[in-house]
Amino acid sequence: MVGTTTPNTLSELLAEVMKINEQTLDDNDNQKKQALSCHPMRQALFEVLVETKEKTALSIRSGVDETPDDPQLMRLDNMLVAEGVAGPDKGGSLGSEASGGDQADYRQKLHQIRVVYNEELRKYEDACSEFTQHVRSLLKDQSIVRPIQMKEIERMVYIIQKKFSGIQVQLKQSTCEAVMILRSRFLDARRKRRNFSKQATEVLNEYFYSHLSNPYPSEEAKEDLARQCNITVSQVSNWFGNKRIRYKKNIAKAQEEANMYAAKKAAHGALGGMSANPYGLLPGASASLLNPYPAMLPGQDLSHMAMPQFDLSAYNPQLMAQYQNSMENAEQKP
DNA sequence: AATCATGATTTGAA
DNA sequence: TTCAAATCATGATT
Repeated sequence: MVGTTTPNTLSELLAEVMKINEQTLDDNDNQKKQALSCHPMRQALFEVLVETKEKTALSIRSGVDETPDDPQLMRLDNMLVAEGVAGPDKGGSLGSEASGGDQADYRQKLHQIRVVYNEELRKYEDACSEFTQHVRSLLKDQSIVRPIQMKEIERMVYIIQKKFSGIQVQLKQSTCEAVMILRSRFLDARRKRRNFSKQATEVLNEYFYSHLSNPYPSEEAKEDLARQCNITVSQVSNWFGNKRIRYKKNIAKAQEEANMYAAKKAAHGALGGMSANPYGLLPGASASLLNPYPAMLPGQDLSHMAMPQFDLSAYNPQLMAQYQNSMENAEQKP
């Protein structure tokens, strides 16, 4: 306390500075600021602060800012885009088909997630830029009485944005989670298999058995069937794939079905104009006409017919024998 | 709960 | 890519 007037004034000045530091921008006592910047001791104080700052080595090491390029964040982003949450608005792109009728439900829920996600993302971005702006002007303001380099401001901004992006990661993470749950619940058709409607299988079987000699529907035919059955084209393809192989595996049993559908068709044809041939009802003839696999008849080699895959030449001789047998006995057991 | 039926997926060949 | 074949996983039946 020995006769120095300066400390007094200086401490007063410091107090003022501290006060400003504590205050936020929204006080508009520009007068005080003005007074501060004009204060005779300001320059001295400023220099002292600079010196102190240098001594404490608070200044930033420049350029060492590694950008980790967060692989996890990239993973999340990729997944969100792949799942149709983040990317361009999915219009008619049928994602993974092969699912029952609740596909629309899934899409609707996915879209809901999408909307919420984008909403939140925007919110975060807005908040981030607002806050950044705020800090920027605050620091700029304080640089009147405190040594603050541009670099430091930028660094501060960088830190803030980092923090905000952390929040974004969280958002993305929870969105991913939601999508995964939704997906496992709705889209994993394998886990939630639904049998086709009776009417749908009826249509498919009708086609199959009336094209037994070549049960490979063209793309157009598949589309048509899909429309009729209210299922996807892939499902039609699956169905025919399964049907062909399973028919082959148990011809004896399938024969009943074949006859049934043949009879049905014949009946239908009779109603329409009697032009359809009633071959399906004649036990003797049915072997050659109904049987899709001409090669199954003994002593015949149909390989020259170039009828692609659906030719049973080398398939399961026992079954063939059984089938032959069943033609005569009309009764056999696997 | 076994077992069968059936739609979907995987694998490998052409 | 499409297909056959094997396999998986769930629904329906018994």
